[in-house]
Amino acid sequence: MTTRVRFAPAPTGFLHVGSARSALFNWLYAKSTGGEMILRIEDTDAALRKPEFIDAIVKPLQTLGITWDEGPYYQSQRQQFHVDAVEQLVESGHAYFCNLTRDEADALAKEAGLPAGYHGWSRDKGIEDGPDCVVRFRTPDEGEVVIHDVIRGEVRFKNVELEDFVIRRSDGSPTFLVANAVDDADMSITHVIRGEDLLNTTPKIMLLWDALDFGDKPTYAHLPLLVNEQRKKLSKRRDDVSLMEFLSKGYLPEAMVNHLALLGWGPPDDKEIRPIGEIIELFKLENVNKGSAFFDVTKLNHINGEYIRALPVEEFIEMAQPFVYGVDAEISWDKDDYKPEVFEMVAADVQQRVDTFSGIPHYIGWLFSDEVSYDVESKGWKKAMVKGKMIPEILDGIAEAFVDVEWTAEAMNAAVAGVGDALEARSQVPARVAITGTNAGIPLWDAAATIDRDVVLRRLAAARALL
RNA sequence: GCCCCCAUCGUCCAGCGGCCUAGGACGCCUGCCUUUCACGCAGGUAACACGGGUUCGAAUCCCGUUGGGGGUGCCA
Repeated sequence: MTTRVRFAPAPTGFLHVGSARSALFNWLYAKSTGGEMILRIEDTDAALRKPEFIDAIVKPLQTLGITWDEGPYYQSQRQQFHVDAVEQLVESGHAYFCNLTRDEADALAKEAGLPAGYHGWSRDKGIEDGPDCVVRFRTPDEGEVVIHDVIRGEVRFKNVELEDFVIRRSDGSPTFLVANAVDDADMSITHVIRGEDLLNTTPKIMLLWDALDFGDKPTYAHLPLLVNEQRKKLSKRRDDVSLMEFLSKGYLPEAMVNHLALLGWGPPDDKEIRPIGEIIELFKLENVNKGSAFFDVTKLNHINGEYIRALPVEEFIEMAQPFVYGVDAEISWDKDDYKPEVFEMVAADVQQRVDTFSGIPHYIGWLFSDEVSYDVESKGWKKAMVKGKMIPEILDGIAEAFVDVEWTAEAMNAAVAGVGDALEARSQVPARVAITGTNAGIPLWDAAATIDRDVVLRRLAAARALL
C-alpha cells in the first residue's frame, strides 16, 4: 500500500518554523517510503478564509522545496461532506443538539461539583435544532481509546475524561474534528504526522472515526514541539518564527531544511550537514525523538555559513544582489555609490566570512561611502589604537607616505610596512582600523586601492583626531 | 484543578541491556595557521534529574518522586 500523508495547516497568517518542520517531516516520510503527500488547508472557521493566508503557506513551502502530490484542498470547500457526517452522527444517536452557552454549562458543572470539562447536560433532553444550537458528540461513558503512536508508543485516554465536544457550531459549520476525520478517510491518509499539541484531540477524532464507520484508522505519529529558550511552544506573537522572514534575512532554504531536519531527529552516523537526498534515505519516523527541541538560531547560523561557503562564488554573488542593493537588508551606502565590480572582486573573501547574506554589507560598507564611523569604545579600536605603540606617529607616517604613493595594493602595502619598520611598531592593524573602521575584515589593500586617495587620506586624519 | 506527553553536555543529536572511564555537532576556552578577522587544523570545557526495583550487568526495562511542557474553545 502506498503511504499517504498530509500537511494540514490552519491558515492563521505566515508559516512558522514549527509548521514548516511538520511539513518537512511529512515530506521526508513520504519521500523515504515512496509515498504521496497531500496539502490540505484546514479553514473550517470562517475567520480563516483569506486568500493571502493561503499564499503565506504555499510560497514558503515551495521555496523550501517541500512539494506535494495533491492539493491544496480546502476544508471549507468540502463542508457539505462534513455537514452530512454530522447529520449521520445525530441520526445514529452518536451526537445531539445542545443549546447551552459555555457559561451556562460551566455554571451547571460547578453546581453539580463536576469538573468544568463536562458538557453532557443536554444529553437525552430531546432538544430540537435551533438558531443557538450546537451539535455535541456523545462520548462513551466507559472504555478507553488507545493510540498506537509511532513515536510515543501506546497512549491511552479514558472515555469518561473526554467531554462531549462540539462537532457543529451554532452557525451550522462543522468543526475541525469532524472535518479532520472525514477528510483523512476520504483522502485515504495512511499516516497522520503532526505536532504533539494535537495529541489530545486524537482520541476524539478516533471516536468520530468509529462512529462514522470509516474502518481502518491511519497510523499516528506526534512530533515533539519546537520551543523557545524558555521551553515554551514557539508562538507567533512572542517569538521570531516566520519562515519567510528567515529566508529574506539571508538564510538559504537548503540550510533551513537541513537545520529543521535535525530538530527531533538525527542521522545515525553523526554527519549533520548533508544533502537532502541523504536525509531522505536515512530518515526513519520511528527514530524521531519524544522530547521538545529548542530552535537555536546560533546553530542555524553555523549551518547556513557552511552552505554559503559551499556555494560557487558566481552563485554567491548572484544571490547577494538583494542584499547589496538594499532590497532585503540595510545598507550603509548610497545606491549610486555602489560598485558591482568591486564587490565581485572581494566576493570570495566576503563569502568566507559571513553566515547569512544580510551580513554582507557589514564587510563592504567602507568601500562605497566616503565616511566610516569609529567606535572608540569597541574592543577592536582599543586593542589597535589604544594599546598599540606609536599610533599617532604611525598614522602620520602613513598619511605622509600616501600623499604621493603609487595607488596600488603593492605600493600601499609596502609604504605602510615601511612606516612600521621605521618606527619598530605594528602598522597594518592601525591602518586597517583607520581605513575600514574596524580591526576585522577582508584582505585590505586590493580593496582599499579601489577607493579614492582623498577619501583614504581623510579617514587617516579622522582616526588620528580621535586618538 | 483534571487529562496527556516528556526528561543524556548550556543547546541539537547518537546511544535502543554488556562495545559507555557516554560519542558527534553548535557555543565557549586554548594553541597552530594568518600582516586583521574569518576559514581550516589540533586540543579543552561540559550531561545520563533523583530514589527504588528487575538483571550477573542499566543511560538503556519497570515503578515512584521531582522538574518541564502540551491540552482543557461554538481555534486548529
